[in-house]
Amino acid sequence: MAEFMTGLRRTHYCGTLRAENIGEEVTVCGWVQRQRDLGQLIFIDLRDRSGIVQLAFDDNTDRAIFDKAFAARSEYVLCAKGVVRERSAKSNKIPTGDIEIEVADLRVLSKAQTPPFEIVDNSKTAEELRLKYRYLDLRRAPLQQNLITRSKIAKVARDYFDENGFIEIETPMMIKSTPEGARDYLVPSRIHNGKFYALPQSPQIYKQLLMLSGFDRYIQLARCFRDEDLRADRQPEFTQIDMELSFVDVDEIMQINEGLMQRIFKEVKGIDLDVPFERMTYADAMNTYGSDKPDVRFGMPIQDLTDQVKDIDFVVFKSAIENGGSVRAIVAKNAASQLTRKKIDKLTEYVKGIGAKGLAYVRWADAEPNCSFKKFLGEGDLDRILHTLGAEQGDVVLIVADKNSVTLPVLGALRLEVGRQLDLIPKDVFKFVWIVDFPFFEKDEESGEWVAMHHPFTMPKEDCLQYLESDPGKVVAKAYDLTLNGTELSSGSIRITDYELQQQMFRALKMTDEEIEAKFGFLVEAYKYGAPPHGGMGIGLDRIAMILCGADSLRDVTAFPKVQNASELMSNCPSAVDDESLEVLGIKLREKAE
RNA sequence: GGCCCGGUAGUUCAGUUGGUUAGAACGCUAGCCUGUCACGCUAGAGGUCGUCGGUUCGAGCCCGAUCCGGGUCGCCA
Repeated sequence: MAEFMTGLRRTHYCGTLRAENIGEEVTVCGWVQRQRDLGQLIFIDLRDRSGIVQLAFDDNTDRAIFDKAFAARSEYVLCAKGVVRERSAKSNKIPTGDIEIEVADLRVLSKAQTPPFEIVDNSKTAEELRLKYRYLDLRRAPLQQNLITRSKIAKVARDYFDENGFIEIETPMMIKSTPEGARDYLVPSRIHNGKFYALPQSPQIYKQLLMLSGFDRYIQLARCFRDEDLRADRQPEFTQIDMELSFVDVDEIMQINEGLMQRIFKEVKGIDLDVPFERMTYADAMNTYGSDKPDVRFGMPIQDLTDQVKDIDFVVFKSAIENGGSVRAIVAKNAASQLTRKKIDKLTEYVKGIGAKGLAYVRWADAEPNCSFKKFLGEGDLDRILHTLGAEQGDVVLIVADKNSVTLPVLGALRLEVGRQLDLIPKDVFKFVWIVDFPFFEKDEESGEWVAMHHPFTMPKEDCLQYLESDPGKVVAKAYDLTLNGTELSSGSIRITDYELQQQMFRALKMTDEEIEAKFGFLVEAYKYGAPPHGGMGIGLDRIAMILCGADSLRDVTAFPKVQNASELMSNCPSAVDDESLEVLGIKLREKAE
């Protein structure tokens, strides 16, 4: 039978006790980290979320108390009352190492089975098992610190926006399904058999409507849902620091967000960020880093070699150029000793895995560069190429030739891979970059149709409105992404507030009037009644937390994350429901194929 | 859906060319121990080698399928 707290009240968290507390009578509660039984002397390390304190039991201890300490095992939950005293042998391994508690009263609040893995900070246990027992994994200090950091970020954001006149408003979790991009999670309706709500991919439409209502500065820490495949930095449900502002243009929104980032980094990590953040056009980001979320913590820019190699009789280069593509390269400085032939072969496999046909290289280790396409080169060709690239002896040049939609992203990914292998990416450096001037439309590779790169309410830049229907490729969006160290943190835009322009936009996207009415009728109508110019963005709270915690995965900053197949290993959701539940909802499942 | 990686005591791992009874460390259980703090010492328990099938005299090891987990591409307006 477990004992209770009756008559006791916690006075301190375990990890907060110091030499100053010597002589005080304290009451602490927590879990047994470790029990050390020396015969007539027992020590227990008691752990709560603040840290660990040592409880001491010896021949002065009441016999019944001593026996409880003797029987205590890992993860038992205890409450101990006693006097803080100096340790005769101090430990500098923990902050409470100068003191211990001479226990006068001990309650075993709960016994515990031996846990399936040890609750230690540097757990090496497979994540799969830890996720199955997530509540045990969350006892570990690193994860607790991550969630505490996340909580701080949210608190700072709320403070900041409150001080800047924002109003926090909750938008619905059950909304109309408008499957424009990502797949919606659907929620069946019992009252309306055969009809469904959707969980929001973002509060986009509602926050725009709030602007029409006059809440000119809105924020929400909004849960968002997307039924897409997971990545280390992508969970199906996630939290955005979502905002929308009226009577503003792009610069003011950026400024507000730079201020937010400064505040978060200062208060959570003590880091001073310089503002304004670097701004880079989408075109520059793609051409130089092969990505719309460039990691600019290190160099190794992509360089265009097309002009330099267009006359070389090498079919790989020739066919790429003839098909409208390009030949581009990155230069790994002083990497010849590390990037051996074998490593380069591995990199070749790597780029083939992400869509390239191959990888040409020049490895300039010795006086004479080793070039994989040497036999196709004429007199002086290689010198010219190397000179153009600024390559020197000791460098390795990696070249991809293909259409631009391959060369750029492949070299972008290769740049990151080589950067990792050569350890070029500094830790504890935070490089924010705004990506601006996004193209409004992109050509769908399969259909050849122009599709919106952002949601259809995004405002085009004023000076390219004329091309909307005649030359969509020329239209630039008033959209901006905030990236940090190669991660997309947030995405935002100025919205269309003009009824006619919105209609034009829908037409450019080949939407029929019926479609528009069915999906966005209420929204379109709303804009007839007086809309202030407005825009906003949504910042991935999880991703900021991940970066500030130095975590590699969102799972490390999410209390109960989903795994790659979008299931949760602890509760085993999603799960089948019984026939009666389906019946009530009017849902019939397709027969399972045997 | 494609590609790559992984799965052996509770945990982390080793396991030779396919060959006797599958090992180690930690953890766990019991005993001893008055200053430990990764306590120490002694003894002990603990295994469907992810699962199914195949090859073989013989499979943890080879082959096929499948399940689970991770990374990534597609996807993510």
